[in-house]
Amino acid sequence: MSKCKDGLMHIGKLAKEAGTTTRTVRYYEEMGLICPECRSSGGFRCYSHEQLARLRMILSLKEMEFDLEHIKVIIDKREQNKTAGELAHDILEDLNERLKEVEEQIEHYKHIRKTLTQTIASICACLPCDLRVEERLCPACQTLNQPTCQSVPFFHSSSTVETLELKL
Amino acid sequence: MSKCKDGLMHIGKLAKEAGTTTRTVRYYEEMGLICPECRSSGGFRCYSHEQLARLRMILSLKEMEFDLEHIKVIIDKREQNKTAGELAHDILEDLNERLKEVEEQIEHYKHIRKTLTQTIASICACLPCDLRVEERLCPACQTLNQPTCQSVPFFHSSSTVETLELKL
DNA sequence: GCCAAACCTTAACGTAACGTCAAAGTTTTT
DNA sequence: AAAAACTTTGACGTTACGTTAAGGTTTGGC
Repeated sequence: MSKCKDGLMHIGKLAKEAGTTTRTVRYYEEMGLICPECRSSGGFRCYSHEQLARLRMILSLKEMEFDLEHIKVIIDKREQNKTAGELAHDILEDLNERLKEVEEQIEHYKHIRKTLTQTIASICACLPCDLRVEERLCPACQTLNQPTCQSVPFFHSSSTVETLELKL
Repeated sequence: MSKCKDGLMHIGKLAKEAGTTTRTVRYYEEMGLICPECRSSGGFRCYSHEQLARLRMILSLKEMEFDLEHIKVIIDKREQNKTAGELAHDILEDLNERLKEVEEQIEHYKHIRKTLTQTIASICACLPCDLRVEERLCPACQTLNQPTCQSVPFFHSSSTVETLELKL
């Protein structure tokens, strides 16, 4: 099949092996994250298996949603010749920091979920209402005993439930 | 203070009241989400309290991380004169859909957290290693009984633990 | 050895939701 | 009236690629 010399491969094969696209590989090159071992006489990029491993590493870190700038910093640490222990120590910092951020994301989305759930419940009370928006006074509000509600509500600001600032 | 006529306000006040920036308000105007009641003789945008309520609604939906295109669709539904019940029905669809997506986000980040946690645990095994990267054979690997490991590992691909594709 | 298919090259615009100047005009305050 | 504070439009920058476009290079078959 591929007759790229010395077991090297062109960009398409590299990308496919790593499960990504050629555009991505070229972009990473622009960003200084990876570069080909050499070029063919016609100008094609040729990559070794080491480049493939590096690309996989980058993609792994991307799955953890590190941004490319940060990924560059992390993989550059390998080049600084330290002991494995020192390197591990350094990288653990990055990973722990990221872990913390991920946990914040989880909390963030749980918060959104809560607000959404409560808003949904609140709006369900409007389902049986036949009034039009112009009519302004909604029986559901009266049912819910929300005298402050000036329009058909999705939202009861005086409610103890935190919901969205939504009005019909 | 502000002497914008008729209780109208300029863009700075509007933005501050809603807890956002003037740039954002102008951008939303470009996107067709909001527009001023009128302009001053000098060309300043003037907003009423209704515009403020609308802006707050937009920002509320943005906190739920709807994109602006979707927000436009949602608030445009208010303009179609339906009954409150019909409107509630329509909007409940959007909210339920979003809720589902948010739940997927939570699962997504929990997955990332798991991978990170396992990777961190795995790398901790490298902390006591004094070998340099060039030396290629790490005692931690032997300790961990991972003969396939060719370099100081962050990652044991033959491990039962799913960790990152990371090598020192 | 030749030709078409498949692959590669660089270049450049598009995306989402604003942030951040810049240069100049308007309103408000002193 | 002058200065301070605010507003205007315009335009570039951000992230990580996707998606053409126009044109070379390799490869595989005959």
